[in-house]
Amino acid sequence: MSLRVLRHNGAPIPAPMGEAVPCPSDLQGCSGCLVRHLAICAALPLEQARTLEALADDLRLAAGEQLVREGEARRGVFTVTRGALRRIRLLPDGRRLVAGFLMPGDFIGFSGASHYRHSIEAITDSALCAFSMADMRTLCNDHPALERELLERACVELDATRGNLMALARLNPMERLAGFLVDMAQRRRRQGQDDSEVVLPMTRTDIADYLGLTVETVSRSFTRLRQEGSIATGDPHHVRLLDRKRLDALAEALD
Amino acid sequence: MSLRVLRHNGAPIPAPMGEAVPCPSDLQGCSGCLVRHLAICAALPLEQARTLEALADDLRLAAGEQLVREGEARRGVFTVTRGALRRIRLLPDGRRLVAGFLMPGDFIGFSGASHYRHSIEAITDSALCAFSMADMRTLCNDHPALERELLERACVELDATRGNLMALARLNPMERLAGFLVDMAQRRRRQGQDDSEVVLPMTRTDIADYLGLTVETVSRSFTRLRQEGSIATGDPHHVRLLDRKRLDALAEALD
DNA sequence: CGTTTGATTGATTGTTATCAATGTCGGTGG
DNA sequence: CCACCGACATTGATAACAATCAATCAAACG
Repeated sequence: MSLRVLRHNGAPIPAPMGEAVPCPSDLQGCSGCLVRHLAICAALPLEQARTLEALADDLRLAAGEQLVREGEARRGVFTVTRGALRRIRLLPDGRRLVAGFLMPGDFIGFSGASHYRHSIEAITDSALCAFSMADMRTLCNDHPALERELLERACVELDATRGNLMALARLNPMERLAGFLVDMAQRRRRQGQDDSEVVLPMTRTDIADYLGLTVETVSRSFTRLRQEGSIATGDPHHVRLLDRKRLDALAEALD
Repeated sequence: MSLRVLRHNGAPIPAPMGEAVPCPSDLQGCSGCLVRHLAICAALPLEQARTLEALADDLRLAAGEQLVREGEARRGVFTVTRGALRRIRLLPDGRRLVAGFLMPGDFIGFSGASHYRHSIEAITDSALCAFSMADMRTLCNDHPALERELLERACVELDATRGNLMALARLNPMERLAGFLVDMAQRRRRQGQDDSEVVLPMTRTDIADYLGLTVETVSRSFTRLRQEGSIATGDPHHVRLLDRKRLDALAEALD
């Protein structure tokens, strides 16, 4: 592993000492480190929150570097703070699955397995907040609110993953791509950004392996959406959503 | 809803008073009601466990009846104690997804949504242990061990669902079917049953909608597995796994 | 019995994968 | 500076696999 691990130099935590601050209803919108988020949600005294913060390592990955490799023993959990990553699995014959994309605010570490079941690679330069399994266990023991928060997040992720099942099992390429674009737009909205344009840090191949298609089919689907006026693309990584109604209709099956 | 709801008449709980009993390592193998399981895991005093038990409703569904309908407000969580159910979603044009099969020991209720995202139907006559959302919240507040248990289970379910993604995105029909059969065999082994034969309570159509295929393709895949000697089928609902190596090799991608 | 439901098999079609070529952008070194 | 190269994206031609359409069969059921 070529990870450059740096200590987290904690900026002030925005929770007044010991006071309860309502948990932001939309977890995906939380782009900070999980610990900081927890400090707010669990209404910990500032001093305790700082202790937590001290446990977190600040991790940086250059584009292309791997955070974890499929098959390795699990050694930590992470929260993405900057950049974008992909969760992938490879078959011996070269077939490839992208099981998901990881963006700021996303938590990495929901698994019941003792070894990682996917590799996780940085698509762009990325930053993450990291905890060892041991620290995480300690934190959970000390702060039941953390466990509740994690359960909630795991459930949301399960909902999303089940939605992907529908796409892969029964939707045609146009519907899958529209669903993907709408989903990316929703992520932006949750971050408080303009959701009429979407930035796609990943390649067409990544999208294909995420949607269970080939690059060619993905490219043709982009072209068809462009031709019918649903989207406009400058460079391939910037997509403007022109006909949101149409896209939503195509993606309807995924909610 | 045509649910016949009966009060649970609690049989004696097999945990000695106040003594810690080790949590069975394999959660899927727990075929009892979640509360009973929890009483053991959390090492509650018998008296407290009885209080929990009193909260649980015993639910019975005839084959074909629906437990919950997609779009309804969530009103409870459940543990399957007998029978088999399917988690389904329908599109307006008739396309159908079976997002999973639910068997004894399975927990129903991991979702971050306020409304059910799938309908759940009994395949065969089934029995479940039911809790209202309110009771569940109370239980979680009173017993942090329950929340931990649920998080663990949710993570296991997430692992499994991500495995299904690989099947739907990149595996051919034979591989998908082999993976399904191996999975069903594993479930039997966890229940302590003979795993060389598998019972499939669901129809070929259910399997097709689970594997993202058509009935015909599923049927042909069964035939091919039979012809190559990997399996033998008496009636369509009983499959003998003859060449486990071959099946495992086909299903390899899913672990 | 006639009817319905589910499973299997065969014939044909069609959508998407595969194969192949071209284009574009960025970086690199002559 | 510019020619070259590699990675990525797009488009076209063809092929293959699974879907569709259709028929038969068996078992369950009123």
